[in-house]
Amino acid sequence: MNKPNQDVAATSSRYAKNYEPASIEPRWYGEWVRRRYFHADAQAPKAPFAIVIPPPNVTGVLHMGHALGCTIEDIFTRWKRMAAYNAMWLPGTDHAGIATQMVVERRLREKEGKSRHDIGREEFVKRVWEWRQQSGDQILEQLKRLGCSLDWDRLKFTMEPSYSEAVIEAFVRLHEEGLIYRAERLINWCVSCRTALSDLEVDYDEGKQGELYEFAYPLLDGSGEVVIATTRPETMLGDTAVAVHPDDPRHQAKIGRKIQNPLTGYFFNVIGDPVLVDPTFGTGAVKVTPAHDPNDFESAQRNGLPFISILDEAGVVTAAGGPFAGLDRFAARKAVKARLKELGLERGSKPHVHAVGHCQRCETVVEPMLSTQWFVKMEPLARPAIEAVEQGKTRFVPESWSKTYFHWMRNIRDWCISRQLWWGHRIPAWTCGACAKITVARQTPAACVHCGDAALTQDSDVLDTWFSSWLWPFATLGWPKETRELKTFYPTTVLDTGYDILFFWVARMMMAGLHFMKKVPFRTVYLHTMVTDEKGDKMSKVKGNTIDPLVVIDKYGADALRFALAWLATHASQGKNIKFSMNNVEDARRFATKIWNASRFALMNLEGFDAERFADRVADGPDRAELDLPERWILSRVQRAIEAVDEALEDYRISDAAQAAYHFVWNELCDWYIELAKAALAREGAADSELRWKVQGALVTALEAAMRLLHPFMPFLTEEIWQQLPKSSGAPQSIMITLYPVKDLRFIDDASEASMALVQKVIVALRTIRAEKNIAQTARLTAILTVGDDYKKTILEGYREIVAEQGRCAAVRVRRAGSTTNIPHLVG
RNA sequence: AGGCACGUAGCUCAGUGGAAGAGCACUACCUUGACACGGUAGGGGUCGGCGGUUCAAUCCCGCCCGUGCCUACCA
Repeated sequence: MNKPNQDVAATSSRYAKNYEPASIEPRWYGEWVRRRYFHADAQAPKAPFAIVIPPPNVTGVLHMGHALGCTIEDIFTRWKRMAAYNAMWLPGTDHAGIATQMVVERRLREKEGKSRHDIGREEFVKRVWEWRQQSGDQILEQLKRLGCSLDWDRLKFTMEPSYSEAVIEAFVRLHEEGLIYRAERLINWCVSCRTALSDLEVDYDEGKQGELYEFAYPLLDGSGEVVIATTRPETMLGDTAVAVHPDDPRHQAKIGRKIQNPLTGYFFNVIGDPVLVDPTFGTGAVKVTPAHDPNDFESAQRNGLPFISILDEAGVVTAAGGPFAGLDRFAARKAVKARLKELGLERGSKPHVHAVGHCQRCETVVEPMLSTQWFVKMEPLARPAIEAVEQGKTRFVPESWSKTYFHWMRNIRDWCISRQLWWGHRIPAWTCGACAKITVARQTPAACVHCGDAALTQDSDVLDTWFSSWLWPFATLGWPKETRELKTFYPTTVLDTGYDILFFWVARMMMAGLHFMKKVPFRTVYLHTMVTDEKGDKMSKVKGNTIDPLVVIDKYGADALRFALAWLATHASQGKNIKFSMNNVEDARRFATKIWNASRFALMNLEGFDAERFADRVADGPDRAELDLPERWILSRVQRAIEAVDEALEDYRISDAAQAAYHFVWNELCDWYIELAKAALAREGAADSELRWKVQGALVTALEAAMRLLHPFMPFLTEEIWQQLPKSSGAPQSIMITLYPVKDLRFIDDASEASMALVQKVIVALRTIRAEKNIAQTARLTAILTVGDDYKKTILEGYREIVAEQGRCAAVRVRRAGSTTNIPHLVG
């Protein structure tokens, strides 16, 4: 017997009735880290298994979504590590451009009453780094509390120098390949964040009841008017045409007529545009505002219309708005309406449901604006990423998400990647003071590549955060260098993340991975659900319905939280969430307590047990060891449990795996085997008999296997118990580095399972009779079993003692009858 | 508007072309030396509705009703 970890195991709590996680968890986590069990060596001659963490915001705090994802990722990682894979789970954090900048700006305003402009860019960026230093990475400490077996030696941050190098490299290469371009386009502009946003960063709140106003534009020749409809009257200041359908008999004749904008005095024409205009909608005439509407922008390109930008970056009307210049966009809306009414051009309004775009970060209404920005040309990148999924090189779990992926990828639009922020990767582009042309370079260039002038100014914009995130699976492994890490761990095995960032992150990683690495970034994408409160409402601080994982861990233990989440982690059907309730955690804690007490029972009954001797006896299987029915049965059931858990994990059915382990431990090991063991150990003469050590051996064997089986789900509890179980010499120092249970065919015993099933059925029948007839528990009656065949008779006679013990009967008699059913009787 | 899902026990959810499952809740009994964060036994579902395919449908197909989510430039 080796006695490792005596100093570590909590001997004081050994006989405590309830499991006390608070004293046990930090101790084991420290030990695991100290012994470097989480570290995967890229040179190890084992099959690789790699997961990269979805990097949380560096200044973020752990929420239930992280807890779910990281529990899932840790389950996979610990499972595969025990299954002898070179399992590597890479940790890291994201600089989270807008989100972090906003947090620091708010602090600056609150603490010093200053804006970022007051202190300037350099100082502001310094402040962000200071903030990251101070409050950053606390989420990583929180992940440790959860028990995450992350390879801390590989910690990455998306703004660290080596990662920035990868970001610059990716930008420059795509630019060289013509896949990044700079152009004046209609983009989404947040007037509060004062930056451009990608299409994905705009949220549309569906079904807002608004108003559709109708106004008349008089035709200049006095021949009448054309009535248009709009939800944004202020944009009339920027109209450069009115479009009608060329086949619309109501408006056909007006095409080519001139209009003078009654608000600004500008002149424009009525044009025919069959693409823009749906003659069945509204009045059949559409005002065209090329600088503030995506459709109108395209119409203007088709028809050669001018663009008038009427809003500045703050959302205030520009000089182009004539008399309305200087008004905020919403004030301008009112003023324009009032002016049109004054002019007698109002033609009514009707209620209208339409979706308004809001900034994902600050919820401000987003304005479509004309702006010069950097874009990634997506279609050429999307094509291989579509094919890879079609060909099964990467698969989605659940599979139905691939449809969503295809739909988005096949309709993909170019990605606006420049942001007018200060916190992020500076765009590696310099404008020449002499020729005004742009030089893109990996390092600050000495001179303009076009004219050789040295007066270069770097682009002041930074890149969208996701432009660094999409490189995560390979930039974290050393790209663009050809590292051993990349060779070993790329493509990664599984990516686990919430379905809410399928487009933001997963799809883009597919594109970047295939483009830069020529291989998919991961073989499987496991998409988990969103965690909501028990009513199904999204958890939010504003609503006050959040559940803090750390509070849960403090009160119930990390294992209880993890097991609760694993239990709930069924496949993510679209639009379905995990309704998380504290009841789930309480249930999981009850399970932990149950395991703890089952272990106590075992440990209290191991006197005289010799693990070495038992191991020798069963080394050749149960027959040689001459085990009895209950022992054969439980050791066979262990194999079934192992099989069920393993199959479920292979299929990413985490909930099924957790439930299979739960069912085995509670309903078979505890409810039946421990009860059978109690009776066996209590039998006369059991003290020194063979029976005693066989029971002890089966109990320890089943329990030990259950601990290994459950370790990925409940790492702390299982380690604590495992350490205390008797083991043969040469056993590893920690459950973490044992082998995950593998089904042992020699112990699968169909005959014993069938016999035991019959015995169980009879016992339950006897108990039912007792309960239904209100017979006292203490009454010791004679059970008379009438069975239909000799086979059953033989079995039941053979295990009469067990039936009597478990059925609380004084005696059991078995009779043969013509009938095919078992008819138990109790006779007083 | 289009797309994707879902509708199974009081609640939350698994599941399968061949005699309906889990956890919780509920009822009765039990403080027995592992555990009352426990034990034993039990009640409870025409598997949303209507048709169709099949020897057989909760499962496959069609329609309908209800719910949720995603995408979209509807002035």
